[in-house]
Amino acid sequence: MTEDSEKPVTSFDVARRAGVSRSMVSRAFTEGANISEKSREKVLKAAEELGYRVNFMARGLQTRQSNLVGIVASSLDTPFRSRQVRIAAREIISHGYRPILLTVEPDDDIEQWLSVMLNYNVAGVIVTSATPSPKIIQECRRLRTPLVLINRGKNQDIADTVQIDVQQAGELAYTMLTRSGAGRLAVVHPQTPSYSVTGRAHAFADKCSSENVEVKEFISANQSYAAGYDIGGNVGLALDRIDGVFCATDLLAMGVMDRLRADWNVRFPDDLQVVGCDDIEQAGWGAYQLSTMRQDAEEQVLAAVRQMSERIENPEMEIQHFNQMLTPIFRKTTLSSYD
Amino acid sequence: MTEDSEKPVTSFDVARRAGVSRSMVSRAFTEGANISEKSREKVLKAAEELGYRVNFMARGLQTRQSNLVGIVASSLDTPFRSRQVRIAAREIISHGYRPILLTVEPDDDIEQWLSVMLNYNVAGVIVTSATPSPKIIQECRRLRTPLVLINRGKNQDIADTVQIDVQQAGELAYTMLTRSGAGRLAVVHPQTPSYSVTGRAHAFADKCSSENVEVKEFISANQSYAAGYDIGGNVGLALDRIDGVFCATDLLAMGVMDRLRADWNVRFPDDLQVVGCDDIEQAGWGAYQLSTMRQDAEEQVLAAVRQMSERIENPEMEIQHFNQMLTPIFRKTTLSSYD
DNA sequence: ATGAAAGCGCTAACAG
DNA sequence: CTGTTAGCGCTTTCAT
Repeated sequence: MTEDSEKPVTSFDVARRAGVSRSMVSRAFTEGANISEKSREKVLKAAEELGYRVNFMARGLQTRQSNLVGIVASSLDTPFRSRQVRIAAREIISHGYRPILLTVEPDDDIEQWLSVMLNYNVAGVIVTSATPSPKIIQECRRLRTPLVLINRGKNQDIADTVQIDVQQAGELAYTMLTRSGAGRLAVVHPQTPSYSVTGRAHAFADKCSSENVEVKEFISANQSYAAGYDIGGNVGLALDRIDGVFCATDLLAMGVMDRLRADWNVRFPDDLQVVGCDDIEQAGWGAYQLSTMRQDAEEQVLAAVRQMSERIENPEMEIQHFNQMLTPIFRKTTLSSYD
Repeated sequence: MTEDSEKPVTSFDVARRAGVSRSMVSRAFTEGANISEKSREKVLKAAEELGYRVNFMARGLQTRQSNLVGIVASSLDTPFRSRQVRIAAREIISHGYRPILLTVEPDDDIEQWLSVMLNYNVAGVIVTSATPSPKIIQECRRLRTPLVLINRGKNQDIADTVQIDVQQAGELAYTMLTRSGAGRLAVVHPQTPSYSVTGRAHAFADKCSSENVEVKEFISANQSYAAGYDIGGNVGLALDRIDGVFCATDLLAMGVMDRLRADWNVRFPDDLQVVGCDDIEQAGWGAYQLSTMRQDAEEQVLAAVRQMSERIENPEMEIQHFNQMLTPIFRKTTLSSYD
């Protein structure tokens, strides 16, 4: 703190000042190292005076590990995603790692970025956006870098994963709608195939088929509010033939609702019941009060970080898959809750 | 790619395989190094075959710099903040750095985290949440680590900053409201002092005073939707004495609106005009159509990253302050726009 | 254009 | 409990 030297201060400087060896300096800054309390204090004092701080690059080089953990996420400014990332960052830190963030834009080459992360000797990577190619997944395995995929499906049995149970999701949506009296159903979901989003929509449609209830399908451009607003126009045209709609994301649901209110003066749930999915914060806002299915971001991220830690401890561990259940949230866009 | 050895492959292995020295391997992976095209290709080929990748820790140790840039952000799951972070991450990457993310929770000790970042020899830090203490700011300067503060005010002339012009913001809100016919004004803002948020509210109140128009003040618990919903109860009680309200954040505004609609059946803008601030995505949603003032996250972040880069290039550069202007966005919660 | 040699700052055996 | 001795994997003069 006091010095204002040009050269950065190293453990050597501290050692000299404290009158000990460099090893002692290292030990003083290492949890549970073999060092007497007296020496440690002496070192810490000298370090403080010199304004010393451990160089993590050097430490990492020696120990062969940075304690960096990569987070790969796209659409970071989407409510659900940003919540995931916030929780993930906090959780990663509380496990003693530092999150290094890779935000992926639609046209980005994940391979390349993921590859860069590996250069940093990351302790692990958590991916919650596009699915990396098998090639890069292999590369992670080769380097023994734990990789966990969130909501990318568990079909590929080569990485640990955490995902919602799309089957259960689809059936739950069906149940929520039918038990509150809806019988002429519809579903809106994006075109782009995605394990969790289109997956639950399809599961819903399948459930309808297996129960012999017809279901109208509306395909949106993507899973955003704007896309919901757009497709809402089509839903409006079919208003006389449906009384309940499942939207694959809350954002989509809110877009649909606003469009329907604006152009058809629809009242919810009287004119139409709607169920969303995710339970983002906005779903609870007064203007929507959307009935939905909660995808617990906290549970999901905790599971992912836990899987990662476990694999760090034991790289040979068998591949794990965590299946997450959604829970129904009844608000004001469905007529009644069931017990 | 082919090997499956236990030991990580190093530049030494590649060198041997390519029949050159380790220096050549290094050069092959360095932009614009002095190496013949032929040698480079030979090395690259050997590297590919071995599955070699440069160890950034070792490189960083040698060159004394990681190309990591820290982002310190709180309330990451707030719409405006997550947008900032997404843009910042993209921008940092496009400048050739990697973003390392520190999410700060209300009770966290920023000092400590910031301090950890310094251990990584970060090339720079961008802070967009709580203001670091002068002590840590000093520490950054001592270590010659560029630090730029977003929306923390420029009072402290010891770090580069980017912030909105609170004065202009307050006056703009006043103008938007009065020019569309509101004359009995109110402002809602959080208690916690914050440069940008409470700053603009105060500037608004000051402007009112200087124009001799009375202004009712409502203090919310924080700047969230929920806090807006709460304080909306108080606004409702004063409905007969106000016709225009400025909410210090869009979130607050939307909370207030929903409460007012729910409990007092208020119609906007007929019964009350409202202006928010930030222009988050939700402000444009059909249920709100909030008139607001846009705080351009992109412009803000680009400026911050630019300042950082410039300071990396030239550490002795004079301290810079970028003052951002807000632009009015007229939607449906004000009666008219002015030309 | 290339190779040899000397570290970057730290930790981890190994002795004592 | 402490000091000595070797590197970790890379870049970088400095010769050639």
